Amino acid sequence: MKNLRLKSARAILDMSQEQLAEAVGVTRQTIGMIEAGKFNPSLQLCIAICKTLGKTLDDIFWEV
Amino acid sequence: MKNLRLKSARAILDMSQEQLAEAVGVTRQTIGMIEAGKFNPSLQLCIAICKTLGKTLDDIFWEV
DNA sequence: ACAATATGCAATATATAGTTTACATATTGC
DNA sequence: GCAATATGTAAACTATATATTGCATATTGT
Repeated sequence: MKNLRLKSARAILDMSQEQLAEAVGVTRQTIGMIEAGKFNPSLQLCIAICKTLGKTLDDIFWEV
Repeated sequence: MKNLRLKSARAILDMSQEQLAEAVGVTRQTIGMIEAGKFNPSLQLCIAICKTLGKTLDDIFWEV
């Protein structure tokens, strides 16, 4: 399913998908697909995204 | 680096690498390599491991 | 109206996660 | 001593994450 917490955390920092992508070293499409829930990122990418956004894994990727 | 928190969480439940592997649907070698810090698992696998062990992503995979 | 920015989507290519098989060692119980 | 269990490691294979390119639309500022 969609990752709206990721989209929201990015919005609060006023970052575009492209800016986040560049910050973590992937392409814009990869960020877009993670937000769209269309795939299964690697742990290291999740960690890089969280650190860039000032969040933890549980904040963004843990589903209760 | 090694993931000793994973090894420890598994030990508390007295599960072998093989039992954990079967519970989450991967092979024993995959669990072994994650514990050895030799690769970068997918998010879905990390979540499955945490749920099986009664932990969260931050408990097992978040590095401060 | 037009340029610039942000996003969605899709096809093809490449890197790497995860499988399979196999062999090695250590430990424990009989 | 021997069988069974747990773990480490490695090569070759397959599935999939991620890159690259390209085109589409919506939005915003001038």
